[in-house]
Order: sequence, then structure tokens, then C-alpha cells
Amino acid sequence: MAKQSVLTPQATDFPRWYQDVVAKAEMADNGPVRGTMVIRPYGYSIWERMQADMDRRIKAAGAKNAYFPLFIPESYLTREAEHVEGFSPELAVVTHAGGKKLDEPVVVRPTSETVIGEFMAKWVNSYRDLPLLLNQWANVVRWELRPRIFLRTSEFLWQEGHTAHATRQDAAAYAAKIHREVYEDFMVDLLAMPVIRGRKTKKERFAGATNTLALEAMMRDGKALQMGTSHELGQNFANAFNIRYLSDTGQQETCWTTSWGTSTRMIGGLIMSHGDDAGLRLPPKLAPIQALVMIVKDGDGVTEVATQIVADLIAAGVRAELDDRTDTSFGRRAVDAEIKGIPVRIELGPRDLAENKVTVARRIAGGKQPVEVSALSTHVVDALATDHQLLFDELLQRREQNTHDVSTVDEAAEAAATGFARIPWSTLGLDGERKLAESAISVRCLVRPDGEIPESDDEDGAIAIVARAY
RNA sequence: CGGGGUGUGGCGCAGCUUGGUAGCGCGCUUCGUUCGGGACGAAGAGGCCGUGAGUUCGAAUCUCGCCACCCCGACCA
Repeated sequence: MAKQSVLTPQATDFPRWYQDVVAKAEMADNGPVRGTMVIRPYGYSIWERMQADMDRRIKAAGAKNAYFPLFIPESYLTREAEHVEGFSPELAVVTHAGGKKLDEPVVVRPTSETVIGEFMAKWVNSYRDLPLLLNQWANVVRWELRPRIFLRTSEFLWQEGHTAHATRQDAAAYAAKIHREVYEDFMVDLLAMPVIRGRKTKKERFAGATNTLALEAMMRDGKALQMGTSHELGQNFANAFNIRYLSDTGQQETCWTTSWGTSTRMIGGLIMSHGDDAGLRLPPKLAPIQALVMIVKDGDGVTEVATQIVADLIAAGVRAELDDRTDTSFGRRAVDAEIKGIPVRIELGPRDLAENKVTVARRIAGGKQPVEVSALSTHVVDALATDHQLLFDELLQRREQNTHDVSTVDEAAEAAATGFARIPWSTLGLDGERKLAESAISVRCLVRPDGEIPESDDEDGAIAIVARAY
């Protein structure tokens, strides 16, 4: 095999075309920093739309954006025992700066609980200051042993929310609110991806958390991907950083904190869920270009009509663009649009125009059909709404077909070879979890039979969702 | 760290067994014909074959060392 300058997940689970569309990972030309990610402009435009939509939802949940330092004094990390233990192996540490050795090394943030905790302690004095709801959009660095494009890059972009509350109940409720009202809604409504909301087992919990809520999605190949997490941190960080407040009865009390995050990993999840052999399929609400008006051949006023159609579509609320590169072959342009996942393509040439029609090609629903120019805007708006649901339904159906209820550990392992297994946690237990781990199968999360989230790991009736994961 | 591999134009690869001074596809440049589903023809540009030493008249090819990278596992948003 030739030397590869690009991280290439295998074709079965991660199609090759993503390189042309979205990103490539620089390995060879980036010195000792391995597994960082370069996102091409088109890919970034997808991320920008995710970011804008997520940001809107986070603000609707009451959190405000802020920004904290990239470098964290090493001593901050060590204040929370489990946290430092969990993150130590993957820290990038700066030992020299300004031409000399630093008295105390600083780490490049792998996550910001500790710096933000330090500031929360300064900012919170009274119960009137609570809850303190913060969010940060930033890049973080985790020196993973084996990077994987989009899913686990050494440096990645994300949003991390950090909040402080007066009571455990308030903190738990807020973590759950983000989990459900921000993250799940985002994934269903914008990404057209069904996700399982559940609770992580102790083994899978975030380092320093008392409870981790996760959203798990099934990829095209039956493996699970964690799309986002929301953590209750108990008083672990509040104790470590002395985040305390004076209550309305004049007592010094310790805060309860949460943290939650979603990252560029979601782009990977999107590709592995919605992508097909012809390229990416973008959910319409996410697509930077929803309708591409393509001039097949100019002449007889085609350009004028096409320009008017684009204007009409934009007026109807559709993100439309004109493709008038008639010096490039039709096939090339059509395939480009397909690979990029543009949901609707409107083809237009003299032949169509003679009948006052255009040809509408659908990336998601498939097929082509002639549509009257006068009815086009309505047609496209309807198509985009339908396509969103088609994508969601397809994924949900695939997940249901590849999920099996089982009653023994061996059956769980067998079902996890191709999809998800559901097994009572009381049957599986810590021993079963350990045994499955030997064959790279993990408990993705615990759920109640009705799909809600258990209050504790050992709650009666809790079901473990078991799968191979990325 | 354990187990497998691989290093040859920008990208993907062949050539190595049986040494003779580097080739194919894609991409790129120019011209012409095309352009309603990844066009075709012609002419070009681009490589001291990862690296060091050795064997040899001669090394991409054989020998030894070194380095780098990839895949599987442990770690993980």
C-alpha cells in the first residue's frame, strides 16, 4: 500500500467520496501533529449551518456564549481526581514558551471544565447569580492514539456548555433539558437523524461526571456513534474549584454543575448515516444549497428564465443557486451536485422552455419529472419537506430492522455484529459489560422500556443498548 | 505498547522474483471537436523511486541499518 497523506476510513463504513466533498486530514505535511483535520469550504459551509442552528437552540435554552483561554495550567486539571485521570493520557502539554522553560506547564484544553470552573468560582457569589449558563464555541485538542477523520481528530471544533446551579435537581433538570430540547431536537429536526437518548453506564461515563446522558445513532453499517453528551457533574468540580454561593437563608452552599457538548463529529455521523454510493445526501434544512438551477444548454432566453426562477425560489424561502457553467459537460455538473448532496436540481434548456416546463431531479426521493414553471416554487418547497421526512424514516427503519431484543450475553454479542442489541441491564450487568468489551462491543446507553431515561444504573427494568461503536 | 502491512510525479498504483538508468490511470496545461448524465482526439508540463551504507561496470530492483506512514487492538466527542 502506498504512503497515505489522507486518513482513509474503509469504504464499507465511510465512503471515499467524502474527501472530494468535505474534508481531508493532513498527516504528512503537518509535522508532528497527527490526525488534524482540514475542512474544505463546502464542508465548512455545512458546519456553519449546524453551528448557527445549534447556537440558536442553545440560546433559546437560556445559555449565553463566552470565551475562555486555550491554555490551561496543568495544576487546574489535577484538582479533580477522576477528571485528570481520564484526560492525562491524551493531553498536549506546552513546556516551553518565550524561549524558556515554563515554571508550570500549560495544557492545550481537551475540554474546559477546569478553566471555566475557575472563573465560575469568581463569578458566583449569591443564589441570585444562579443558574449561570455558559456556552463556548472553540477548538480543543485530545492526543488520541488513533485519530479518525471527523470521528476522532487530534483537534476538533465543538461547542461546550458549562452551567452552575443551586441544587442537584436544578442541575439534573438542565442537563436533561439540553439533552432533549436542544440536542435531540437538533438531530431530528435539522439532521433528520433518529437518536436514542439514554444514560451511560459507570464504565462509559465522562471523567468527573456523576451522570452522563448520551445520544446514540446507528450508522449505515450498524455501528453506533455517540452524537452528543450532557453531563451532570454533581459537586465534583464545584468542590475542586470552590464554586460556592450564599443562599437566601445566609448559608454558604456548594454549586452543582453540568457540562455538555457536540462537535464536528456530527459531520461524520451525517456522512455515515445519509451518504449513499452516489455521494452525500444532505437533509434539506441543513443543505447550504437546497435547489440548484442548472442551465443545461443556453439559448432562446434560457438564462433569463433561469435567473428569474432562482429569484422566485429565493423569494419562496429556498436557498437556490444558478449553475450556468455551460462550458462544463452536463454529466460532470450533475454528478458534482449529486456528490455534494444538493436535494433538488432543476434542469433547464431550450427543449424544456419550449413547453414552459423545467425538469426537476430529486437527490433523495430519486427520479426526474417535468414541472410547469409557474408551479415550480411550490413544488420545490413541498419536495424539500418530503425529503427531510424520507431521510428520517429511512434511518429509523434501518435502525429498527437492525435492533434485536435478546436475553443472554451471547445473543447480545451476536446481534451486535450487525446492529444494536437490547438486553435487560439486570441480565447483562458489569460482568456482561466486561465480557462484551473483549470483542469490542460496548453498552451504548441504558434506557427504560418506554424509551425514557433511567434515574440510576440499577433501576428496575432498565435496558442496555449494546453495539459496536466508533 | 502488541499484531499485520506499505514507502515510486499532485492523487491512486505497476515495475522489484529473473539489476541495464522509470511506466500506467486520474488530475493539470494548450488546441480542436463536443457538452439533456462523470466527453473525445492531438500535443505538453511534472519524479535525483523514504533515507544511509554495502554488493556491482551498473541498483527503484539484491543485502544490512535507520526513519516515516497506514490497518487491527488498547484509549476516545
